[in-house]
Amino acid sequence: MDIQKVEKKWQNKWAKEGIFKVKAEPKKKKFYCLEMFPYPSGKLHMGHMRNYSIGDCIARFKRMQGYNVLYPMGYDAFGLPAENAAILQGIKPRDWTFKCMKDMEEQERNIGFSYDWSRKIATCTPEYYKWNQWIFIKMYEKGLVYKGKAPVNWCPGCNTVLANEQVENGKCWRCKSLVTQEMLEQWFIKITDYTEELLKDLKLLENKWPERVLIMQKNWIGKSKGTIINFKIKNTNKTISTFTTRPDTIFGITYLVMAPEHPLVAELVNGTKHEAEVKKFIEEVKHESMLERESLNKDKKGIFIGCYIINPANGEECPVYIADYAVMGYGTGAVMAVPAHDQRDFEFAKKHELPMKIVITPKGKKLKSEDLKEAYTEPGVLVNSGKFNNLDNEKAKSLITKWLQTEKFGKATIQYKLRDWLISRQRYWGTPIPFINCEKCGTVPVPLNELPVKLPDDVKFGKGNPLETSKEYASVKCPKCRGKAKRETDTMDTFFDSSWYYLRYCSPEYDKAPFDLEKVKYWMPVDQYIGGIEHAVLHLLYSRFFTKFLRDIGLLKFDEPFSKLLAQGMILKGGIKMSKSIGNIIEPREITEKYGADTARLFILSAALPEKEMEWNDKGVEASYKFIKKLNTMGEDLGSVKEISMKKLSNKEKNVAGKVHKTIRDVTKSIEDYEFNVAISSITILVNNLSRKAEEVSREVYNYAFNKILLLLAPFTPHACEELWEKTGNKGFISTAKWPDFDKELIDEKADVFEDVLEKTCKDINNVIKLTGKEPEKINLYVSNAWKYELADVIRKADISKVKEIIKESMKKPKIKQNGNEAMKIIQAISKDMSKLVPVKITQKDEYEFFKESEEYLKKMFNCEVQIIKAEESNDNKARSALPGKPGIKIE
RNA sequence: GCGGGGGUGGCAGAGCCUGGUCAAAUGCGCAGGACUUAAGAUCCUGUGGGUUAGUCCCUGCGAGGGUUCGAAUCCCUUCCCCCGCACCA
Repeated sequence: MDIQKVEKKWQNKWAKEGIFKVKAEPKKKKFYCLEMFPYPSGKLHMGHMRNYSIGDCIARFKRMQGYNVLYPMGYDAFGLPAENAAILQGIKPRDWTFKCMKDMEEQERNIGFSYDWSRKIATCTPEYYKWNQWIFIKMYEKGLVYKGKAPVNWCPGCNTVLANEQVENGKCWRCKSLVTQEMLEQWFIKITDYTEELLKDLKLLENKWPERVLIMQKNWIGKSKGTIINFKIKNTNKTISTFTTRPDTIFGITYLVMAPEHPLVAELVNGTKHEAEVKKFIEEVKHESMLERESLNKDKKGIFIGCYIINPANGEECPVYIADYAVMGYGTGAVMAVPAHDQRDFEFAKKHELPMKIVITPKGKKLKSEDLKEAYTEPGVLVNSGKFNNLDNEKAKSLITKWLQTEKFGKATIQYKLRDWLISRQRYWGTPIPFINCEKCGTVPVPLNELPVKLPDDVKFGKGNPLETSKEYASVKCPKCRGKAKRETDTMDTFFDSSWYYLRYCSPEYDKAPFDLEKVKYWMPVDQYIGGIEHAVLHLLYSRFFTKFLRDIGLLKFDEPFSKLLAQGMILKGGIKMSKSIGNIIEPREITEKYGADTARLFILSAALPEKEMEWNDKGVEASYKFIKKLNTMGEDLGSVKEISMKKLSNKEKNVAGKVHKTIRDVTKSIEDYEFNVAISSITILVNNLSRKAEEVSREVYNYAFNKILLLLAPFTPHACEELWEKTGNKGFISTAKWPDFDKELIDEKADVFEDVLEKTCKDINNVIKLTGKEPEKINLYVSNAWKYELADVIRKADISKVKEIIKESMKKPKIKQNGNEAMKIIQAISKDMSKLVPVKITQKDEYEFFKESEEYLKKMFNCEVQIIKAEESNDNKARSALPGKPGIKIE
């Protein structure tokens, strides 16, 4: 069978018949399965491959289960690489992007993902980004958009500003250049208006999103409850405001630290003898904070700036320092320092020989500041704290805060780490920010009916923002005063585009609003979202924010966009992450061209649980390939399938049917739990079992079993299954066939156990024959032993305590020690759940009768006389080795 | 430092939630056999150690304890690895 041809054939058929096209049908239960849409680099990599194989498997499974499945694909098509291509290769970003999208689509189609291609979207089309602009203006109308001067992250590599979320370890997330801090006028979105809700609603996602993602978001939002304390500066009328989570240590303050960038610093040193020194220090720190941010445990540097604050709690005067360990970006940029009870302050104080004052001690113990080797941060009781002495420190926190509040020295407050989203970029290939800068009217939004503001073509790439080089673009009339004005030349962060694309898929052609409310009502929220962990904060936080905003302007009726999230693991090769720079990349194309798409998917899904890391293994790929080949071979000379009557089946056939249904049960459960590797393993067992028994069952039963296997495999290897489905005389596509049900009645686990026993027994006999070299004339099989009878009698009378006693006694005899397990199963069966244990409970009677039934088979097999003997009725010492499920063997 | 996830055979990877059907699915590797002139493909068998004709039995799931009739699984202690965040006051 030519795999390439077969795959192409079915891909074409699927496309021609449009079987994956869906529409909203309110009467049908829906399932929205979505993968994070890719940036169209032009090349599909293994990470995409894994992502989409998982998604496609789920989509296909749900579809077969009868869900109306929305499973779309599109492209996150704005972004820097297109612009870089323009600079390096002289290709227009639009042309480059469309070429890449075409390539990507072709590759995706070649793998046979079951997307509804009619819903394809690309964020770089005016039809899409028009609605970016529309939403942006709606946000502006709601007061969520503002333009302001602020210290921002500047990436010299990308020549643009970055959002906080896009700075990793002081470096640009994309190009890894060191990010600098600049004061610039930029556009911001007030995501902070939603801080509390973004935090609170993480609860709704518990157990549905990976815990680590929830934690990352929680940390990113970074809520901490504390107290603002204002300190009067001696000999001035100025105050320094600090934030602390430990107001209980207020009596322990011995100095105060400010961030070097703190605006008050310059004011305070202005014209003093400290000015020069302080300025020098600030320069040093600024330089260092960029280059050495990552180095851990570095020394805490700082200098005294010449003034003192007054501690409102006890009137003490404390010196004010600036130090690199205080950061401007958190709290107020100034910290009250309590070296005895904060490790950082402790280290700084040691280095600069500042005093320490203990104000909290463990219960019933005394601490001396000279003895401290590190800050004491455990709970305790207040000392040296005036009227708050002897209070438990937790209680003291609120009491001291209350006291500060009544005395007007401070107040309780909540701090967050999350800051507003810096949205503007000084780049070309993005959504134009739909604003006009008018000298008279300020920033004015473009009227909604004039959208979209289209990207101009007459731009030059090179230095700076290309949009500024367009002649036609910049000059416009102010929509308000009709006077001369300039168009805003910044574009939007591409994360804006991806924050709502999942809504657009519901009605991709809709042109009256970003999405059709009715359609969204049916399809949303996304039931299963799948993507990489790298978006744990960025994209997933922004999307949550968008959903909440769109809800607040009345467009949505739910709070969270993604009901379930699966963060797929990385792909490793040789124990390290597959990456271009290391050169350990395997391209999906290499695999699909050599083995076919089915092999690639089957391998990827069988190699590891979706959320875990997965080691690439060429041999494993080959094994998947062989499995598909085997399946093809098995299916080669099959006739069409007929319904079979279970009543007429032989025991062997019944057993096969039972195994089929057991596998259906197990595979269904495994796929539902997204344990694809386990599901595949179950199918493999059944396939091997069936191929071994090919000669023992009728064609009908064989075909019946084989067809169920095809159905079970269809989500994993759809092309091969379609082909075999057709060959075995089925009508229609297996992709849209009904997922098989299992019949509980047919699953006979006891029969399975017996079969195993027989198989093992045969093996044992064979071993004995081989090792003794004896031609057997007669084989005696001693079945089970008497001990169980004894137990069973006791149990029948349900005297559990006596049973326990017997078991304890039995344990002492090494011979039958292992039977304790059997015994306890029986006890459990009485006391707990009988049905749960029945399948493994072989009574002696059953086992004897089973072997009696198999006597003929054994005779034939070993071509000699076979005698089945009840072990306890025999005097032969070989009988002693007989155990439940393991007959004793004697060969004569 | 804080937070999260791990440590199972020669390797990858199930089993742990819900203790007993577990020496442990499946795949790879390795060894032996069948087929073949041979190789490959395919099929069969074996594959922790000791012992054994085979079963039984002993030992064994990072280490050490505990609970239990019974622990890879539950609890405690400890070591190691990975991943996030990080001078967050």
